[in-house]
Amino acid sequence: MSNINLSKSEENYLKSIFNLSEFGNKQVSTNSISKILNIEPASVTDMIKKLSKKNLIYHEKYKGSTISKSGIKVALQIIRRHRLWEVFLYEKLKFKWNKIHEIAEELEHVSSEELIDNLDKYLKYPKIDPHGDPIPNKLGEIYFIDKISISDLRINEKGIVSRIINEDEEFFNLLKKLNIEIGTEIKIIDKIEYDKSVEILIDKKSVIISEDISNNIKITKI
Amino acid sequence: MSNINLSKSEENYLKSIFNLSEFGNKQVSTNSISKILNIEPASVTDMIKKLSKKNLIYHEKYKGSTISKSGIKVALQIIRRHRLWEVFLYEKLKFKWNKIHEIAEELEHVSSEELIDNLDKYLKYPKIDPHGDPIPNKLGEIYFIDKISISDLRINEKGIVSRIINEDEEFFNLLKKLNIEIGTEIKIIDKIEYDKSVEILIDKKSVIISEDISNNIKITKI
DNA sequence: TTAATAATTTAGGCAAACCTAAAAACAATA
DNA sequence: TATTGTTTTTAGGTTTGCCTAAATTATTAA
Repeated sequence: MSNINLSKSEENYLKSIFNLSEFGNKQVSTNSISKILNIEPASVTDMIKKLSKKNLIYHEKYKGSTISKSGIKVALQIIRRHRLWEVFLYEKLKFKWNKIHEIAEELEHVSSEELIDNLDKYLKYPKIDPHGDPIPNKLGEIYFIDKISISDLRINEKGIVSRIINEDEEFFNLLKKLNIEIGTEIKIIDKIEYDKSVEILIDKKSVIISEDISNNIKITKI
Repeated sequence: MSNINLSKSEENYLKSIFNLSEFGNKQVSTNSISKILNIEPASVTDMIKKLSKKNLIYHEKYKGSTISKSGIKVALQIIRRHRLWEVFLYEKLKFKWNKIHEIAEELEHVSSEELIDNLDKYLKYPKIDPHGDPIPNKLGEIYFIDKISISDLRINEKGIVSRIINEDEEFFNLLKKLNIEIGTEIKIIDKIEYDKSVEILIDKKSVIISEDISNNIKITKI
């Protein structure tokens, strides 16, 4: 279990490649990594060579990169750290939900396994982060929940808000006003064909939300 | 109040220079910085030039370096971060007292002011860290407590343990056995001239501790 | 006071992680 | 299929933070 020690850069690349790969199932293009990390393609090629040499990814020239088993393992540990810190920042330090990502981006690179395990225990082994994303456990195991759009539900069906995509301040305030957060139960009252807006019930009150808003709120059917 | 953004290295140099300078009062030699950071003198000279250009220190060729007002300010913020994280690791994550320094060395470089302020609030504005060192407040103000050695007390005088120097596992276990920690009240019963050992009273029990042990325990007179 | 020793700086190099410009490979389509 | 456009890689450069070896300055001791 001796964890390879990676630089902050290497960790960020690996995390991005993992995210782009859809759990290791897709080949990832150099350009897509470049765009996500805001780093020139030529530099990405450099790092791809480095990660390949460490067997964290496989690379075929001009074709793309695939993340390896050990690469996935490392990526999941970084994601675990990130999401645990997000829980800490949100629940303990009372940060606003849309501020936690940036700080967790830094904290995730502090690589003491004992630190993360103790943090996990302290937070009582949370299973999801404040955005509704699942937190891998120490072994890298992660639970997936089927997440669907509000518009995928039919009239009278119920769901629980499980993921909020947009992280802008404005959107955050809007949700607060509507009393929507992770865990909120909603029920579909009506679907308006005209503009794809949806009437939903929250806390016994009904509101109509636009297509754009509903697209930014993922739910779990109950 | 716009905080200059320094690299991890720059922060570590500044912290070391501050510590060696005895609160900005002493000139610091290139060699002493080299020894403390385990970096070759030639490299230290490089960094000295860099920090000088940023007006965080003053440097006279072949003479030594002095930390500037703004340098002290920055150093105190880094020390504040370090010590607050130590409190967190010790009190919340239940790390052993001699394990916290190393992890805090990493966490201290995560430079979100909001993070530190929220952490400070969460920990209820602690004034000392688990080693007994004072924590600078947001403004960089710091309280000094006169810390003396056990051997500086006279027979029948009392003190409170306020700083433990040695951080080795062994020493840690010894102190645990003796029921000594930060805040423990002790009373001098006898001073043995022969080997400079001291008989002290802890929790109504008397023990004799060697000169070496007493040198590693600083106290505040009461 | 000069010679030896120690501390410090300069000079030149190296690895990591980025860059730009240009070449090479691939893909798309006329 | 030949041409055009896009993607990826190569080549060569920069900055940061370190290194070693050699030169310079300061200190100590004969």
